Amino acid sequence: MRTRPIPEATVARLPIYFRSLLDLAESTGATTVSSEELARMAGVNAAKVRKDLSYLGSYGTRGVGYDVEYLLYQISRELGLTQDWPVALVGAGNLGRALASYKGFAERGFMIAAIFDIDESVVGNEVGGMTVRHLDELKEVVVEDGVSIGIIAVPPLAAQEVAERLVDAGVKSILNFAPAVVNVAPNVTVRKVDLSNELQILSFYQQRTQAIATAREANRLLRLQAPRKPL
Amino acid sequence: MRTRPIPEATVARLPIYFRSLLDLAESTGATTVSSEELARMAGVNAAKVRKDLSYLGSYGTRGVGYDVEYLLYQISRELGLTQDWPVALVGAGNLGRALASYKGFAERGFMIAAIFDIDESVVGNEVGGMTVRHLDELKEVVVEDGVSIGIIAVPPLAAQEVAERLVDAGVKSILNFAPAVVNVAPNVTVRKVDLSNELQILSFYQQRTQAIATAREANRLLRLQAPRKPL
DNA sequence: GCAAGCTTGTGAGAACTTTCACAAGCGCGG
DNA sequence: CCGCGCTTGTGAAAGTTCTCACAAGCTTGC
Repeated sequence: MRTRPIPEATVARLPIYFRSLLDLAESTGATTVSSEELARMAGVNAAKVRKDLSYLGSYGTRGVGYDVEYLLYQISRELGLTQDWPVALVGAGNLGRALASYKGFAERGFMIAAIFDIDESVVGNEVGGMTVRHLDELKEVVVEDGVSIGIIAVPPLAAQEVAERLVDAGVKSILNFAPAVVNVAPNVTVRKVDLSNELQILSFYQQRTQAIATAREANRLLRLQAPRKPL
Repeated sequence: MRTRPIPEATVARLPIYFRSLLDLAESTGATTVSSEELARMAGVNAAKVRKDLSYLGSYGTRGVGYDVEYLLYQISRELGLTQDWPVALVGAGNLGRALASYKGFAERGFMIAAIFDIDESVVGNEVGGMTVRHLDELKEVVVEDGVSIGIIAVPPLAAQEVAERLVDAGVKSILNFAPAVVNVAPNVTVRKVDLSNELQILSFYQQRTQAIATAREANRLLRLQAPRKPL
């Protein structure tokens, strides 16, 4: 049994290490990697890499580094990537269709079991090699295919209802792309990806530096106009 | 001048409060809102809302709450949403096309100035009412339209080069959808959205609860087989 | 088999974030 | 104009995350 639980911040970085290690194995064929190098690839610092990996166990060798294959295996086991996860995708609009065709999911073992919509004019269409099904068939599919992860890609007003239907069908984890907060029972995990929020955060920092530049410029002009009195 | 800088964690929540307030104003027409109510809408707790808003200034009224309109204005000002931000979108694949058609960006003042690709068979196509331009025209557009935000929606191997070209063109903030770490000068802000990482994080927590359930089940079976000795 | 050179694993401290709890202050009713 | 009820704003405590720095320990070369 594990002594300490793995901190959330660490969990969020494991997929990054995982991809970095895959890249490394593929491109250089290196069999070991130091925390220093892994840190560079993952865009973090070496101490963080070591601390993070130490939560998984003592998988490194002092003086040498980490065995790439072994570490890959351990991380994939930790992340549950040793099995395939069928996923129910709800919403066949722009975003839903893009997600349905997104290769990155299948590469990590996340198979879209089915794509659902409620709009009769969309149901029956082909999307990413699948036929869009009506949302009413959700429970059926979830039970039959053992789906435990759902993706919400519907307009914000429909998000809460879709979330409830997913939970009711038996889904335990939800990835929500709709720009709306969804409330579910505490035993269901929800993660949110909000595209426009991200841009707003960027514009916050962008505007701040612009504001500073503007203030500096204003100061400069003021100084030119009315130079400070000498003492 | 501001005494304390606004913490990152708070900045990340401001867009959520902003949307919650918009929803509130639109649906109920309420003119004031308490931290309690805003917290419920945003999916956080009231103390956090108050602390967060206190970084912007003292905009509430004790015994009453916050004026919805005024707070909306203050947050939008803080986030830089009082101006429009032209955005350069690089990559006209599945994801790029979906992003180009995404209404949520324009709603918050993020206008796609142009969409770029390097694939000659894609350049010239119509996407979301725009013609895909060649990446070589990037700098021209960035300078002419005063673009300061770029979105990367290209395959992982191309991400670093695109980032460099964006920075070279004069972009100061980047939203990276490619599943790859990009390194840029420290005066450029990068935020990452990694769709498959999010699913991996979900599967971590999912698998953990499954593992616990399995262990519990195993224990149950063991107990049945070999019951504990009575004292 | 020992010393030199690396690199891990981890305590300890710093920094950041969240939560608590309550004084301060506003508005309403009498 | 006073007292009561409500809600903010915020110090202080608790919890989490990051960083530092170094002992522990492995490998290689001689």
